Amino acid sequence: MLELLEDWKRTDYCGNLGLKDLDRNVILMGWVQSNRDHGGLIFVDLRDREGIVQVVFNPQLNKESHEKARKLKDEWIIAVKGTVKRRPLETLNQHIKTGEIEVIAKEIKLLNTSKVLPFPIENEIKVDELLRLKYRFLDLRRPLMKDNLILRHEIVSATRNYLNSNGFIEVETPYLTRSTPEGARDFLVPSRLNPGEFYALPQSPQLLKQTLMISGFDRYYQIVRCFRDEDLRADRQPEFTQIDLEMSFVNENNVMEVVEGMLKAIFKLSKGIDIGTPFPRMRYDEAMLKYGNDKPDTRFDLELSDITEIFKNSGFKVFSDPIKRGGIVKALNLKGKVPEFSRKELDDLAEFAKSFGAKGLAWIRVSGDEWQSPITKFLSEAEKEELKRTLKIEDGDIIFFAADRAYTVNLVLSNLRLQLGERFNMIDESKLSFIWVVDFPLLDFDETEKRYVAMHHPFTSPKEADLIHLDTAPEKVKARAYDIVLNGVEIGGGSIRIHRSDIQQKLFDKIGLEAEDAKKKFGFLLEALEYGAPPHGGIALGLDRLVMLLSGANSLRDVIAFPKTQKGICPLTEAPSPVDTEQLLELQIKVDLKQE
RNA sequence: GGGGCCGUAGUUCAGCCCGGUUAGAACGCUGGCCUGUCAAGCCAGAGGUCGCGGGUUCGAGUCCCGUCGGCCCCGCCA
Repeated sequence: MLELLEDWKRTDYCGNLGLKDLDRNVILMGWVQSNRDHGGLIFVDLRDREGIVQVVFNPQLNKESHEKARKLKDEWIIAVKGTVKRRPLETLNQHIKTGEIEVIAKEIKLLNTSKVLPFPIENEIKVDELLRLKYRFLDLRRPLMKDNLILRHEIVSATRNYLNSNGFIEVETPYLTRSTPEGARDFLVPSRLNPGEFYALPQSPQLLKQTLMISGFDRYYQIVRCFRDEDLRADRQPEFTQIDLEMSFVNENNVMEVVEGMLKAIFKLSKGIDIGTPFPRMRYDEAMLKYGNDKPDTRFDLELSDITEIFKNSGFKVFSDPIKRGGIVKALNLKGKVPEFSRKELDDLAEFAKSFGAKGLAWIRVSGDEWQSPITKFLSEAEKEELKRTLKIEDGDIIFFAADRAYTVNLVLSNLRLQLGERFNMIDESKLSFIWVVDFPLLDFDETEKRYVAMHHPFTSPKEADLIHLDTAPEKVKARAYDIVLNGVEIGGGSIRIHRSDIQQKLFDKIGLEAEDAKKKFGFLLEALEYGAPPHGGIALGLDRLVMLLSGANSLRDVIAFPKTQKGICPLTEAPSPVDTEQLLELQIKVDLKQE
């Protein structure tokens, strides 16, 4: 019963028809979204990429077509010849954009059938994600998913247009490259021609784009896949896409200006939104102090306060002991929420805090002059006065405290801040809060490895003025690095690079990378730096995260066509998979699985 | 490596605490009726390895242990 297209040629997309097409004879092709058989009239909603249109089959007009239409099921593929007509006034449908018209069918061809679907093709579905990914070809038929991918295309297109017209040259760099130390775990690819040796998939084209600057390309960009073999999160996939760019003869401001212009163009072209530039800047220290992380969500206040000074010599050991061990005490004042807060909720928040490593969550409820709290009795009058002044405590406030090592305090309170902001609807969802975070420390002391590691990456230029501290107080040296944050999500980061081999050597020294080792790992870059390397810098933006924010999706999986689950598998293709022994033999690889 | 939530018709869920006739609902599906529906309607019907394995018990969807998988998080992600 299936038919051939023969000489039928589509004239229009279903979703693009409107009053402008009245009385036109059209040929449409698409999927049956729904089939409403009234015994006499049959209404078929036909769907294609652009949308849905109602097709009407009338037995009095064409008995044979009507007979065929009766048999149609969801997601069958048909071609329809018909005429666009205005709908009777009382049957307009304002839920679809073609709702003012309908297509009166004359002929129909059944091009293909479909099995019954595992889930409906609708935006609002509650289906197990595994099932969606296994049937991704159906999941992507849902308008929401399709729109996300189209938005992604528009963002990429706007990015290319902007960079192309600003003198950037797109250059491809290899996916089969070499493993480098530092950073994330590499994905390895065995080399058949060099048994026992491996390529690594790039974590980013960092070294090669710097090399291109030394080659004199001056302005480079690439929309490029990057690979990192680390555990997955809602906002982390093992392969993801960067908008990667690099510029010669620039300082931080020049790079930021280009990125601001690019984001302006992206938001304008993809969503019609005018975003204000330049974006505000915040020093890393300030972000850590007030927000507890380096990606502050500045859509709402609820800032943290450091109250370590007040409890330095306190008798309250829960606060003073961590300080003696080098930790800190910080607090967050939730203004006027006492009436909305149950004891149960406080307990839940304590559990929430513990999940981030807190030992507990101290709180004070202020009602009138009374401070209801398990800790009040341990506080001296002077301490209470100081708290009142520092935290601007008033009737109805709830104060939360964390005392621990700085890392834990900031982790707990920054997450608590976000949790409370959400719980009390303090976040204006319509807001787009861009912010540059600047003045990052160059180095970070790694407690487990007992050495300094580059906070950004080891090619980041230190601030010239801070170089004198490099030997005496390395943690004081600031980097010429910058992160861009949108609504509390880090969407990109970059830096001005080191372009002098003597300084690069010094940095490698500092992070405990032996000269010989460095030469082996990055030799080509070190050598290139000795052949006239221009001052240069750049940035990489996370395309997937940007699309996620622009689309309102909650997971990267909703803006990537074929993503992976938390265990890193693709349920559609069933990758990864075992391979034939022959393949392994060719690669001279022996798999040694631990039996247990 | 660790913590939390979840797994029952095709789908989304209820049942699990407190073990006991034939495991329910909605949507979807099948058949029939129906000429203005668009979440079409009405009538009838089919559909279950209760994730998997083991244990306790006269008896397990329900209790216990293990395991697999999904989601969220910590660690990790320069």
